[in-house]
Amino acid sequence: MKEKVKVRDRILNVATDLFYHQGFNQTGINQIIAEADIAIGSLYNHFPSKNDLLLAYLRKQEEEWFEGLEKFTQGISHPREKILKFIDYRIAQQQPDFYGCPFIKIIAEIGTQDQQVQQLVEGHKNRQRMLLQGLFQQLDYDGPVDRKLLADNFFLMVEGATVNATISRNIKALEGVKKFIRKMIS
Amino acid sequence: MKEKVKVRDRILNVATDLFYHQGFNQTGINQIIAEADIAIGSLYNHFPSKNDLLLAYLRKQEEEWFEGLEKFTQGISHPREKILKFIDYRIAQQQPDFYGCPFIKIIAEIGTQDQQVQQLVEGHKNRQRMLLQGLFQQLDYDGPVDRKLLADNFFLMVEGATVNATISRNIKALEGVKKFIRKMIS
DNA sequence: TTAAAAATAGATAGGTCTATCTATTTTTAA
DNA sequence: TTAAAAATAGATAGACCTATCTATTTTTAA
Repeated sequence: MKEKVKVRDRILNVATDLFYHQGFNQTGINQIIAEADIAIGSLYNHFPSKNDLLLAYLRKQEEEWFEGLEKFTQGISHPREKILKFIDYRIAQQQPDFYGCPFIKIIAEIGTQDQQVQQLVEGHKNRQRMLLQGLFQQLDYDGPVDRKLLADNFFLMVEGATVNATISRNIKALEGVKKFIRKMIS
Repeated sequence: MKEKVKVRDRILNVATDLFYHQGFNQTGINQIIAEADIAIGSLYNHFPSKNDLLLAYLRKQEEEWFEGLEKFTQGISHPREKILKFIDYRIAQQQPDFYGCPFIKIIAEIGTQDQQVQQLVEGHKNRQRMLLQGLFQQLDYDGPVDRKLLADNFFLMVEGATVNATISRNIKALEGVKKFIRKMIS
Protein backbone atom coordinates (compact mmCIF):
# COMPACT_ATOMS: atom_id res chain seq x y z
CA MET A 1 0.00 0.00 0.00
CA LYS A 2 1.12 3.54 -0.84
CA GLU A 3 2.48 5.76 1.92
CA LYS A 4 0.48 8.94 2.19
CA VAL A 5 2.60 12.01 1.41
CA LYS A 6 3.07 14.08 4.55
CA VAL A 7 1.55 17.55 4.70
CA ARG A 8 4.90 19.30 4.95
CA ASP A 9 6.15 17.51 1.86
CA ARG A 10 2.99 18.24 -0.08
CA ILE A 11 3.46 21.95 0.68
CA LEU A 12 7.12 21.94 -0.29
CA ASN A 13 6.54 19.94 -3.47
CA VAL A 14 3.82 22.25 -4.70
CA ALA A 15 5.76 25.37 -3.68
CA THR A 16 8.83 24.05 -5.51
CA ASP A 17 6.91 23.54 -8.70
CA LEU A 18 5.21 26.93 -8.53
CA PHE A 19 8.20 29.01 -7.39
CA TYR A 20 10.26 27.50 -10.18
CA HIS A 21 7.75 27.68 -13.00
CA GLN A 22 5.84 30.88 -12.30
CA GLY A 23 8.20 32.72 -9.96
CA PHE A 24 8.28 33.44 -6.23
CA ASN A 25 6.40 36.73 -6.33
CA GLN A 26 3.88 35.42 -8.85
CA THR A 27 2.98 32.58 -6.52
CA GLY A 28 0.46 33.32 -3.78
CA ILE A 29 -0.04 31.44 -0.54
CA ASN A 30 -3.62 30.74 -1.57
CA GLN A 31 -2.54 28.99 -4.75
CA ILE A 32 -0.10 26.85 -2.81
CA ILE A 33 -2.64 25.70 -0.24
CA ALA A 34 -5.23 25.04 -2.96
CA GLU A 35 -2.91 22.91 -5.11
CA ALA A 36 -1.39 21.12 -2.12
CA ASP A 37 -4.92 20.62 -0.79
CA ILE A 38 -4.04 21.60 2.75
CA ALA A 39 -5.33 24.21 5.21
CA ILE A 40 -3.68 27.59 5.49
CA GLY A 41 -3.11 26.97 9.19
CA SER A 42 -1.03 23.91 8.36
CA LEU A 43 1.16 25.90 6.04
CA TYR A 44 1.95 28.50 8.68
CA ASN A 45 2.55 25.73 11.22
CA HIS A 46 5.32 24.25 9.10
CA PHE A 47 6.66 27.48 7.62
CA PRO A 48 6.30 30.63 9.76
CA SER A 49 6.40 32.85 6.68
CA LYS A 50 6.51 32.71 2.91
CA ASN A 51 10.19 33.55 3.15
CA ASP A 52 10.87 30.46 5.25
CA LEU A 53 9.17 28.45 2.55
CA LEU A 54 11.48 30.05 0.00
CA LEU A 55 14.56 29.04 2.01
CA ALA A 56 13.29 25.47 2.31
CA TYR A 57 12.72 25.44 -1.45
CA LEU A 58 16.28 26.59 -2.16
CA ARG A 59 17.79 24.08 0.27
CA LYS A 60 15.81 21.33 -1.41
CA GLN A 61 17.00 22.42 -4.85
CA GLU A 62 20.59 22.50 -3.64
CA GLU A 63 20.36 18.99 -2.24
CA GLU A 64 18.66 17.56 -5.31
CA TRP A 65 21.06 19.29 -7.69
CA PHE A 66 24.12 17.45 -6.40
CA GLU A 67 22.26 14.20 -5.83
CA GLY A 68 21.13 14.41 -9.44
CA LEU A 69 24.66 15.01 -10.70
CA GLU A 70 25.91 12.09 -8.62
CA LYS A 71 23.36 9.76 -10.19
CA PHE A 72 23.94 11.16 -13.66
CA THR A 73 27.72 10.63 -13.59
CA GLN A 74 27.85 7.43 -11.57
CA GLY A 75 30.09 4.77 -13.04
CA ILE A 76 32.22 7.31 -14.89
CA SER A 77 35.77 7.51 -13.60
CA HIS A 78 37.77 9.46 -16.15
CA PRO A 79 37.83 13.19 -15.33
CA ARG A 80 37.58 14.07 -19.03
CA GLU A 81 34.34 12.09 -19.36
CA LYS A 82 33.02 13.52 -16.10
CA ILE A 83 33.59 17.04 -17.38
CA LEU A 84 31.72 16.33 -20.59
CA LYS A 85 28.96 14.61 -18.66
CA PHE A 86 28.64 17.72 -16.51
CA ILE A 87 27.42 19.58 -19.60
CA ASP A 88 25.05 16.76 -20.46
CA TYR A 89 23.60 17.08 -16.99
CA ARG A 90 22.89 20.76 -17.47
CA ILE A 91 21.37 20.01 -20.87
CA ALA A 92 19.13 17.38 -19.31
CA GLN A 93 18.06 19.86 -16.63
CA GLN A 94 16.94 22.38 -19.22
CA GLN A 95 14.96 20.00 -21.35
CA PRO A 96 12.16 20.02 -22.21
CA ASP A 97 10.95 23.25 -20.63
CA PHE A 98 13.93 25.66 -20.54
CA TYR A 99 12.95 27.29 -17.29
CA GLY A 100 16.53 28.07 -16.38
CA CYS A 101 18.50 27.79 -13.16
CA PRO A 102 16.36 28.26 -10.03
CA PHE A 103 19.23 29.95 -8.18
CA ILE A 104 19.89 32.53 -10.87
CA LYS A 105 16.16 33.12 -11.19
CA ILE A 106 15.60 33.89 -7.55
CA ILE A 107 18.48 36.37 -7.41
CA ALA A 108 17.16 38.06 -10.53
CA GLU A 109 13.74 38.24 -8.94
CA ILE A 110 14.46 39.36 -5.38
CA GLY A 111 18.06 40.56 -5.53
CA THR A 112 20.74 39.94 -2.93
CA GLN A 113 19.21 41.86 0.00
CA ASP A 114 18.18 38.71 1.85
CA GLN A 115 21.49 37.44 3.21
CA GLN A 116 20.33 33.87 3.70
CA VAL A 117 19.20 33.64 0.10
CA GLN A 118 22.34 35.32 -1.19
CA GLN A 119 24.59 32.95 0.74
CA LEU A 120 22.66 29.87 -0.33
CA VAL A 121 22.94 30.82 -3.99
CA GLU A 122 26.58 31.90 -3.82
CA GLY A 123 27.39 28.72 -1.91
CA HIS A 124 25.68 26.57 -4.48
CA LYS A 125 27.59 28.12 -7.35
CA ASN A 126 30.92 27.93 -5.55
CA ARG A 127 30.34 24.27 -4.77
CA GLN A 128 29.91 23.62 -8.49
CA ARG A 129 33.03 25.59 -9.28
CA MET A 130 35.12 23.69 -6.71
CA LEU A 131 33.89 20.37 -8.02
CA LEU A 132 35.02 21.35 -11.51
CA GLN A 133 38.38 22.61 -10.28
CA GLY A 134 38.94 19.16 -8.77
CA LEU A 135 38.12 17.42 -12.04
CA PHE A 136 40.42 19.68 -14.07
CA GLN A 137 43.25 19.10 -11.59
CA GLN A 138 43.04 15.36 -12.26
CA LEU A 139 43.24 15.94 -16.01
CA ASP A 140 46.19 14.96 -18.13
CA TYR A 141 46.30 18.37 -19.74
CA ASP A 142 48.89 20.66 -21.26
CA GLY A 143 47.29 23.74 -22.76
CA PRO A 144 47.77 27.48 -23.02
CA VAL A 145 45.96 28.33 -19.76
CA ASP A 146 46.39 26.73 -16.36
CA ARG A 147 43.86 24.19 -15.07
CA LYS A 148 42.27 26.39 -12.43
CA LEU A 149 41.63 29.24 -14.84
CA LEU A 150 40.29 26.80 -17.40
CA ALA A 151 37.99 25.20 -14.82
CA ASP A 152 36.63 28.56 -13.67
CA ASN A 153 35.97 29.71 -17.19
CA PHE A 154 34.44 26.42 -18.18
CA PHE A 155 32.04 26.90 -15.27
CA LEU A 156 31.23 30.40 -16.54
CA MET A 157 30.61 29.14 -20.07
CA VAL A 158 28.13 26.61 -18.78
CA GLU A 159 26.44 29.28 -16.69
CA GLY A 160 26.21 31.58 -19.69
CA ALA A 161 24.95 28.78 -21.90
CA THR A 162 22.29 27.85 -19.35
CA VAL A 163 21.04 31.42 -19.28
CA ASN A 164 21.14 31.43 -23.06
CA ALA A 165 19.06 28.24 -23.20
CA THR A 166 16.39 29.97 -21.13
CA ILE A 167 16.34 33.02 -23.34
CA SER A 168 16.54 31.30 -26.73
CA ARG A 169 14.63 28.18 -25.74
CA ASN A 170 17.22 25.85 -27.25
CA ILE A 171 20.41 24.09 -26.22
CA LYS A 172 22.68 25.22 -29.06
CA ALA A 173 24.91 27.25 -26.73
CA LEU A 174 25.32 24.31 -24.36
CA GLU A 175 26.27 22.07 -27.29
CA GLY A 176 28.77 24.72 -28.33
CA VAL A 177 30.40 24.68 -24.90
CA LYS A 178 30.77 20.92 -25.15
CA LYS A 179 32.43 21.22 -28.53
CA PHE A 180 34.75 23.94 -27.26
CA ILE A 181 35.86 22.17 -24.10
CA ARG A 182 36.32 18.86 -25.92
CA LYS A 183 38.83 20.57 -28.18
CA MET A 184 40.54 22.24 -25.25
CA ILE A 185 41.12 19.09 -23.19
CA SER A 186 41.74 16.49 -25.89
CA MET B 1 17.94 78.04 -19.42
CA LYS B 2 17.33 74.35 -18.76
CA GLU B 3 14.85 72.50 -20.93
CA LYS B 4 12.08 70.99 -18.86
CA VAL B 5 12.09 67.19 -19.07
CA LYS B 6 9.00 66.00 -20.93
CA VAL B 7 6.40 63.98 -19.07
CA ARG B 8 6.92 60.87 -21.19
CA ASP B 9 10.65 60.95 -20.50
CA ARG B 10 10.15 61.50 -16.80
CA ILE B 11 7.94 58.41 -16.68
CA LEU B 12 10.38 56.29 -18.66
CA ASN B 13 13.40 57.45 -16.67
CA VAL B 14 11.79 56.66 -13.35
CA ALA B 15 10.39 53.34 -14.60
CA THR B 16 13.83 52.40 -15.92
CA ASP B 17 15.47 53.03 -12.58
CA LEU B 18 12.80 51.17 -10.64
CA PHE B 19 12.35 48.21 -12.99
CA TYR B 20 16.09 47.70 -13.01
CA HIS B 21 16.82 48.16 -9.33
CA GLN B 22 13.78 46.68 -7.62
CA GLY B 23 12.28 44.52 -10.36
CA PHE B 24 9.28 44.79 -12.67
CA ASN B 25 6.79 43.04 -10.44
CA GLN B 26 8.05 44.82 -7.33
CA THR B 27 7.40 48.18 -8.95
CA GLY B 28 3.87 49.51 -8.77
CA ILE B 29 2.27 52.12 -11.00
CA ASN B 30 1.67 54.27 -7.96
CA GLN B 31 5.35 54.39 -7.09
CA ILE B 32 6.23 55.36 -10.65
CA ILE B 33 3.76 58.25 -10.79
CA ALA B 34 4.82 59.45 -7.33
CA GLU B 35 8.54 59.49 -8.12
CA ALA B 36 8.05 60.90 -11.60
CA ASP B 37 5.67 63.45 -10.09
CA ILE B 38 3.05 63.07 -12.80
CA ALA B 39 -0.65 62.20 -12.83
CA ILE B 40 -1.79 58.63 -13.34
CA GLY B 41 -3.84 59.71 -16.32
CA SER B 42 -0.69 60.97 -18.02
CA LEU B 43 0.99 57.64 -17.56
CA TYR B 44 -1.86 55.75 -19.21
CA ASN B 45 -1.98 58.34 -21.98
CA HIS B 46 1.63 57.61 -22.94
CA PHE B 47 1.68 53.91 -22.12
CA PRO B 48 -1.63 52.04 -22.48
CA SER B 49 -0.52 49.41 -19.97
CA LYS B 50 2.29 48.54 -17.62
CA ASN B 51 3.45 46.00 -20.19
CA ASP B 52 3.85 48.71 -22.82
CA LEU B 53 6.00 50.57 -20.34
CA LEU B 54 8.10 47.44 -19.90
CA LEU B 55 8.64 47.19 -23.66
CA ALA B 56 9.67 50.84 -23.86
CA TYR B 57 12.10 50.24 -20.99
CA LEU B 58 13.71 47.29 -22.76
CA ARG B 59 13.97 49.15 -26.08
CA LYS B 60 15.66 52.02 -24.27
CA GLN B 61 18.12 49.67 -22.56
CA GLU B 62 18.93 48.04 -25.89
CA GLU B 63 19.64 51.37 -27.53
CA GLU B 64 21.74 52.67 -24.66
CA TRP B 65 23.69 49.42 -24.35
CA PHE B 66 25.19 49.66 -27.83
CA GLU B 67 25.58 53.41 -27.71
CA GLY B 68 27.50 52.95 -24.46
CA LEU B 69 29.76 50.32 -25.98
CA GLU B 70 30.40 52.56 -28.97
CA LYS B 71 31.51 55.39 -26.71
CA PHE B 72 33.52 53.10 -24.48
CA THR B 73 35.54 51.60 -27.33
CA GLN B 74 35.85 54.63 -29.56
CA GLY B 75 39.37 55.27 -30.81
CA ILE B 76 40.36 51.63 -30.48
CA SER B 77 41.03 49.94 -33.79
CA HIS B 78 42.80 46.67 -33.02
CA PRO B 79 40.31 43.80 -32.68
CA ARG B 80 42.35 42.29 -29.82
CA GLU B 81 42.05 45.51 -27.82
CA LYS B 82 38.39 45.83 -28.69
CA ILE B 83 37.73 42.34 -27.36
CA LEU B 84 39.48 43.10 -24.08
CA LYS B 85 37.67 46.42 -23.85
CA PHE B 86 34.39 44.57 -24.26
CA ILE B 87 35.02 42.92 -20.90
CA ASP B 88 35.96 46.25 -19.35
CA TYR B 89 32.63 47.61 -20.54
CA ARG B 90 30.74 44.84 -18.80
CA ILE B 91 32.80 45.41 -15.67
CA ALA B 92 32.00 49.12 -15.77
CA GLN B 93 28.29 48.31 -16.17
CA GLN B 94 28.29 46.19 -13.02
CA GLN B 95 30.09 48.66 -10.82
CA PRO B 96 29.39 49.88 -8.27
CA ASP B 97 26.02 48.23 -7.63
CA PHE B 98 26.12 44.74 -9.21
CA TYR B 99 22.50 44.73 -10.27
CA GLY B 100 23.15 42.43 -13.20
CA CYS B 101 21.96 42.43 -16.81
CA PRO B 102 18.48 43.94 -17.24
CA PHE B 103 17.67 41.54 -20.06
CA ILE B 104 18.58 38.40 -18.13
CA LYS B 105 16.72 39.77 -15.11
CA ILE B 106 13.46 40.33 -16.91
CA ILE B 107 13.46 36.84 -18.44
CA ALA B 108 14.20 35.34 -15.03
CA GLU B 109 11.36 37.36 -13.59
CA ILE B 110 8.56 36.98 -16.16
CA GLY B 111 9.74 34.08 -18.32
CA THR B 112 9.47 33.85 -22.10
CA GLN B 113 5.67 33.80 -22.44
CA ASP B 114 5.50 37.36 -23.72
CA GLN B 115 6.77 37.03 -27.28
CA GLN B 116 7.71 40.67 -27.66
CA VAL B 117 9.87 40.57 -24.56
CA GLN B 118 11.42 37.24 -25.52
CA GLN B 119 12.32 38.49 -28.99
CA LEU B 120 13.76 41.75 -27.69
CA VAL B 121 16.01 39.92 -25.24
CA GLU B 122 17.05 37.19 -27.66
CA GLY B 123 17.74 39.85 -30.29
CA HIS B 124 19.87 41.87 -27.92
CA LYS B 125 22.01 38.88 -26.99
CA ASN B 126 22.42 37.77 -30.59
CA ARG B 127 23.49 41.24 -31.61
CA GLN B 128 26.26 41.09 -29.01
CA ARG B 129 27.28 37.66 -30.20
CA MET B 130 27.45 38.76 -33.84
CA LEU B 131 29.52 41.79 -32.95
CA LEU B 132 32.02 39.54 -31.18
CA GLN B 133 32.10 37.07 -34.05
CA GLY B 134 33.08 39.96 -36.30
CA LEU B 135 35.92 41.01 -33.99
CA PHE B 136 37.28 37.47 -33.71
CA GLN B 137 37.19 37.08 -37.51
CA GLN B 138 39.50 40.05 -37.84
CA LEU B 139 41.95 38.56 -35.36
CA ASP B 140 45.38 37.31 -36.29
CA TYR B 141 44.81 34.06 -34.45
CA ASP B 142 45.93 30.45 -34.68
CA GLY B 143 44.62 28.41 -31.79
CA PRO B 144 43.09 25.03 -31.05
CA VAL B 145 39.48 26.10 -31.73
CA ASP B 146 38.10 28.03 -34.67
CA ARG B 147 37.30 31.73 -34.36
CA LYS B 148 33.51 31.43 -34.44
CA LEU B 149 33.45 28.83 -31.68
CA LEU B 150 35.88 30.89 -29.64
CA ALA B 151 33.79 34.03 -30.11
CA ASP B 152 30.58 32.28 -29.09
CA ASN B 153 32.15 30.80 -25.99
CA PHE B 154 33.81 34.05 -25.08
CA PHE B 155 30.38 35.62 -25.20
CA LEU B 156 29.07 32.87 -22.90
CA MET B 157 31.92 33.35 -20.43
CA VAL B 158 31.12 37.03 -20.17
CA GLU B 159 27.44 36.23 -19.69
CA GLY B 160 28.26 33.73 -16.97
CA ALA B 161 30.67 36.13 -15.31
CA THR B 162 28.07 38.90 -15.35
CA VAL B 163 25.56 36.64 -13.63
CA ASN B 164 28.27 35.66 -11.18
CA ALA B 165 29.03 39.30 -10.42
CA THR B 166 25.37 39.79 -9.48
CA ILE B 167 25.35 36.76 -7.20
CA SER B 168 28.74 37.23 -5.54
CA ARG B 169 28.75 41.03 -5.62
CA ASN B 170 32.27 41.23 -7.03
CA ILE B 171 33.98 41.23 -10.42
CA LYS B 172 36.49 38.43 -9.87
CA ALA B 173 34.87 36.21 -12.48
CA LEU B 174 34.92 38.99 -15.06
CA GLU B 175 38.60 39.59 -14.36
CA GLY B 176 39.17 35.85 -14.78
CA VAL B 177 37.55 35.92 -18.20
CA LYS B 178 39.85 38.72 -19.25
CA LYS B 179 42.89 36.77 -18.10
CA PHE B 180 41.69 33.66 -19.91
CA ILE B 181 40.90 35.30 -23.22
CA ARG B 182 44.11 37.32 -23.16
CA LYS B 183 46.04 34.05 -23.02
CA MET B 184 43.93 32.53 -25.76
CA ILE B 185 44.35 35.32 -28.30
CA SER B 186 47.92 36.46 -27.59
C1' DT C 1 -8.05 4.47 26.00
C1' DT C 2 -6.93 8.96 26.30
C1' DA C 3 -4.51 13.22 26.08
C1' DA C 4 -1.64 15.89 23.14
C1' DA C 5 -0.50 17.15 18.58
C1' DA C 6 -1.71 18.03 13.97
C1' DA C 7 -4.80 19.31 10.55
C1' DT C 8 -9.04 21.22 9.17
C1' DA C 9 -12.57 25.08 7.41
C1' DG C 10 -13.41 29.55 7.00
C1' DA C 11 -13.59 34.37 8.25
C1' DT C 12 -11.06 38.52 8.44
C1' DA C 13 -7.68 42.43 8.98
C1' DG C 14 -5.22 45.58 6.49
C1' DG C 15 -2.76 46.26 2.83
C1' DT C 16 -1.44 46.00 -2.18
C1' DC C 17 -2.21 46.12 -7.19
C1' DT C 18 -3.70 47.75 -12.33
C1' DA C 19 -6.73 50.32 -14.71
C1' DT C 20 -10.69 53.50 -15.52
C1' DC C 21 -13.28 57.52 -14.95
C1' DT C 22 -14.77 62.45 -14.15
C1' DA C 23 -13.97 67.11 -13.90
C1' DT C 24 -10.75 70.77 -14.06
C1' DT C 25 -6.63 73.32 -15.32
C1' DT C 26 -2.52 74.16 -18.11
C1' DT C 27 0.04 74.06 -22.30
C1' DT C 28 0.63 74.17 -27.16
C1' DA C 29 -0.06 75.84 -31.95
C1' DA C 30 -2.58 77.79 -35.70
C1' DT D 1 -6.71 84.88 -29.52
C1' DT D 2 -8.74 80.72 -29.37
C1' DA D 3 -9.61 75.88 -29.90
C1' DA D 4 -7.50 71.47 -29.32
C1' DA D 5 -4.36 68.73 -26.85
C1' DA D 6 -2.07 67.51 -22.73
C1' DA D 7 -1.73 67.22 -17.95
C1' DT D 8 -3.74 67.48 -13.54
C1' DA D 9 -6.15 65.70 -8.91
C1' DG D 10 -8.54 62.37 -6.93
C1' DA D 11 -12.00 58.82 -6.43
C1' DT D 12 -13.04 54.17 -7.31
C1' DA D 13 -13.79 49.31 -9.10
C1' DG D 14 -12.49 44.81 -8.38
C1' DA D 15 -9.11 41.85 -7.64
C1' DC D 16 -5.23 40.13 -5.19
C1' DC D 17 -1.88 39.61 -1.28
C1' DT D 18 0.25 37.74 3.55
C1' DA D 19 -0.79 36.60 7.90
C1' DT D 20 -3.75 35.79 12.02
C1' DC D 21 -7.48 33.95 14.47
C1' DT D 22 -11.29 30.86 16.21
C1' DA D 23 -13.48 26.67 16.64
C1' DT D 24 -13.71 22.00 15.31
C1' DT D 25 -12.17 17.46 13.81
C1' DT D 26 -8.68 13.97 12.90
C1' DT D 27 -4.43 11.66 13.78
C1' DT D 28 -0.75 10.04 16.55
C1' DA D 29 1.50 7.77 20.55
C1' DA D 30 2.00 6.50 25.28
